[in-house]
Amino acid sequence: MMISTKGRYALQIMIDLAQNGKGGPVSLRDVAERQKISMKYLEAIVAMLNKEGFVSSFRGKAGGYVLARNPEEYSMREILELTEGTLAPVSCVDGGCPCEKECLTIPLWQNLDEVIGNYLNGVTLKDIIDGNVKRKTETDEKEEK
Amino acid sequence: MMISTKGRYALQIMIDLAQNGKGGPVSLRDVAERQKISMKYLEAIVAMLNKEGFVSSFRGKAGGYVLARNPEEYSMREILELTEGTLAPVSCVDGGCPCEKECLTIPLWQNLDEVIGNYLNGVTLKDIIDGNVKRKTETDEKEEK
DNA sequence: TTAATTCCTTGTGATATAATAGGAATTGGA
DNA sequence: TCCAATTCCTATTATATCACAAGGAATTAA
Repeated sequence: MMISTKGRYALQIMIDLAQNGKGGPVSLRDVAERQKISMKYLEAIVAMLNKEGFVSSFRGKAGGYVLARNPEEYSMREILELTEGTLAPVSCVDGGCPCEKECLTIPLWQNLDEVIGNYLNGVTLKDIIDGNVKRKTETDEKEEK
Repeated sequence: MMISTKGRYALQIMIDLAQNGKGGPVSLRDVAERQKISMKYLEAIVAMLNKEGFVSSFRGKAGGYVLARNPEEYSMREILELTEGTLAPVSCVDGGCPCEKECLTIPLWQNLDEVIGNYLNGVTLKDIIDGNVKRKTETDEKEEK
């Protein structure tokens, strides 16, 4: 499972802010309630988004969070990469390649990394909230072994 | 990290068997030595490959393992899926979707799953051992943030 | 002043990863 | 017949990460 709840929840927060942030900051309490997620856990996650400048925070009463940019200016890749640390399928691709000599598998991992990155790069937060992410094919309805 | 050492080592074993299995069964001792991996750990991994019929085993002295099919008849997808359990990027895609009503993110995960599956489906063990996995682009040489 | 909020640090139980350990069963060859 | 090399089987362990939970300090609008 390459995307943990951290990444999924981060995305949920961003979606919630996009949908409910027109009239000022959105409190985590509201986000947690709407998304049915533990508020304490969301605190830790939104802290990352805040630190990276993806959202802006307002403290005190009537405080909360708003998106720092327009929804079309966030790609899925940067949101997920931030919370997951890396989206690399194997550590080799991420810097720590232990192989000494020629390694037959590294091109496989590099390509896979690229395929993943390219896809996620092409989807924006706006695409998500507009429901504009279309299935690529419909022919893959879970045939089990 | 979606691919653990289990998947990577499984692939290493398959590569080693393809390269060294012409003259009869290859012992795990030899594989472990060549690939610089703990033999005891490889035992656990090759057991999965064996149980699924990807390799055939021969017990006793001069025993070992051989590939059950030709290298071109294995896709990366099936090898990795076997050892990793699933390649689904999130559990939603793999069956356990907790969302009640409409979920804006599920098409994203389904597409990502498909992108990954499609790529890995298209690469065979033979492609790997022949060094026929070409980089898709060369323009991605690790620009760090 | 108060209540609602963000912010900060710390702890915790469960699970998975990446092995390691010991020995039983099998088999080819001396 | 016996031995050594092998697969096979069942545990155990150390480490890390996940997915939270707890408590309280700092900030701010009303």
